[in-house]
Amino acid sequence: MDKYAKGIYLTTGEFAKLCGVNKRTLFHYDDIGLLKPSFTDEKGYRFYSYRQLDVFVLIHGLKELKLPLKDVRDYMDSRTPQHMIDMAARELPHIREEIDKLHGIRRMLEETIVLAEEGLAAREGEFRMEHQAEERLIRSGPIADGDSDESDPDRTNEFRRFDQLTRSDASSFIGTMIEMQESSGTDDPTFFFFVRTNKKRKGLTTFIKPEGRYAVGYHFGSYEQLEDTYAEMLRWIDGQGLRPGRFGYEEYLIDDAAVKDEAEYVTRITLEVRI
Amino acid sequence: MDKYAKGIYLTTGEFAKLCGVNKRTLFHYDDIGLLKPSFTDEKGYRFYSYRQLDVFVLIHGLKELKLPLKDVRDYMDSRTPQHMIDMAARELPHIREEIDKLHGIRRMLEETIVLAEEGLAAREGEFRMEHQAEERLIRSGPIADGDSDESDPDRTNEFRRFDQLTRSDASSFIGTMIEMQESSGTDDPTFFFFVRTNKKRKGLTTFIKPEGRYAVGYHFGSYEQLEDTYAEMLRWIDGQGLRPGRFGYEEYLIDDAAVKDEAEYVTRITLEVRI
DNA sequence: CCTTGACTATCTGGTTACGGTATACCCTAT
DNA sequence: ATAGGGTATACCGTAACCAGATAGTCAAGG
Repeated sequence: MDKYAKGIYLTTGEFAKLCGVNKRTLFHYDDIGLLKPSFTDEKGYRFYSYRQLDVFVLIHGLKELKLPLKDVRDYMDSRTPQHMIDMAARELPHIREEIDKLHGIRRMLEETIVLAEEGLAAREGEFRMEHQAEERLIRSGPIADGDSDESDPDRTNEFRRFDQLTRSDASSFIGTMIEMQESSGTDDPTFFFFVRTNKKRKGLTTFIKPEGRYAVGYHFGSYEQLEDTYAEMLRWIDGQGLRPGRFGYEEYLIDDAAVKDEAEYVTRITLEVRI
Repeated sequence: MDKYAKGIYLTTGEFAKLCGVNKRTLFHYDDIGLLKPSFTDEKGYRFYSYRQLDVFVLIHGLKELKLPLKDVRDYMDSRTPQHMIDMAARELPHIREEIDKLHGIRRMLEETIVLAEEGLAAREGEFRMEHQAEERLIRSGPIADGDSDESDPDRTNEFRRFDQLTRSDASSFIGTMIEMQESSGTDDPTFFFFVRTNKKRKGLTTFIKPEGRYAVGYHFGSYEQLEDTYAEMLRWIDGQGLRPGRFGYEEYLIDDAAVKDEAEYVTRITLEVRI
């Protein structure tokens, strides 16, 4: 192939290196008719031109945006400048979505670290008072407790709404919010799941945890014994000459995601207090 | 299973909905031992707890960062709070990389649109003078022309370097830069490939296209006839009482990525001019 | 009490986008 | 002439699922 000077065309290996992918990937793209070499010589050797890098870059970019190669090929099969413009314009918004998703993952990993470190630093039986700022929570529908009669018809709807919220804007990890019955003794408290958010959204599912004084403590071990730590904290609050408020919050600092054994769980308990 | 109240545990379908994935995905995760339900009843029904959403969120996030599920499972098999912190800290930098990659793709798609629109708007035989600002180009090594003897030993190295540059910072699409021989007539001009960049990097491969006056024209059709348009443009420049400079630039506005037929290609030619 | 519809389970097989490896051919350099 | 690098096809394997078939389960309505 003297006519095709070596400087201008690249073999599969060279082109693969230029594209930064495995040679097999190019074979594959050739096979599925997505990106064919500029020409193939009589020995079957493939030759790509430098300019085909542009095509590869486009394909590769669209693939990163989760566009199936089949769709990319459909585009390539019917490509015109206008189709290209339309396709690019159609895909551009997805980039924002993907970036937002990554921001969410970053938040999640950062939160993971902070919570785990707090869990590692926590000491058993040490309670404290804390002034906390207002926080916005996205709350699930009320969840029925084990022993109570639960007739919650639209629980499933709540799931779905909660789902939407969970994966859209703000937070990553789930907490539990308990509404404590003051009247009767230990009978069926209602509870909700929540995630934090910083965005302002209206709706019944948003709950504002008010600024104020809170008692904070840690529970060690299985969730089954959470009650005991609650009781201890309530005694402690009483000892401070204070009274518990209406809501309590549980956050799971070290849980199933960090340890296998329930005995090593660490849960932060935050209780509203009143004078 | 009366002991496990319905409000607290979720079936596979419910949990899948909460997680926003297909039910099969959860089967799969169970199969490979990545995320097992809280418990399975004697009928084989799986029951997940709300708190497992946290675990799922972590797994799902790591998967988005391209961590193979096998690695995630290895983590899950040896998880401790410290491992979790280490792993999260290790993965956080990848997020920046992924976001940068997406920014690159956005740039590429935007550029695609701009170039294609310029190509669609271009009219044959219309040349113009333009004042252009300084631009930084990342340049490949010299590429041998078809007929010349090419003994370029480190061409492959240049590939690689060019490759690095292409996919790291700035630009997406390739252009050609031609160094025109003034002395002899039409004999072997040397040329380079380039991409634009806005970042300042030092190195031999960076070339500064100076601010100044340029002649701009468009070539329609196959690259084989580019010479003709060059010749026309040179005559036109001459007609303006000007002389061509040392460098010419080709950019492929409409090419293989936008049309199948070479006859529809549109190439922008930009020529340095001197008085 | 029985049926219906909507769920659950397992099992087999298909999909996408490749990657590995074997085998054979080809090219260049010593 | 041969060694060491490339290239090709072909077949098979992988990850992370998805779809469909079949069968068991469960709550509600007639």
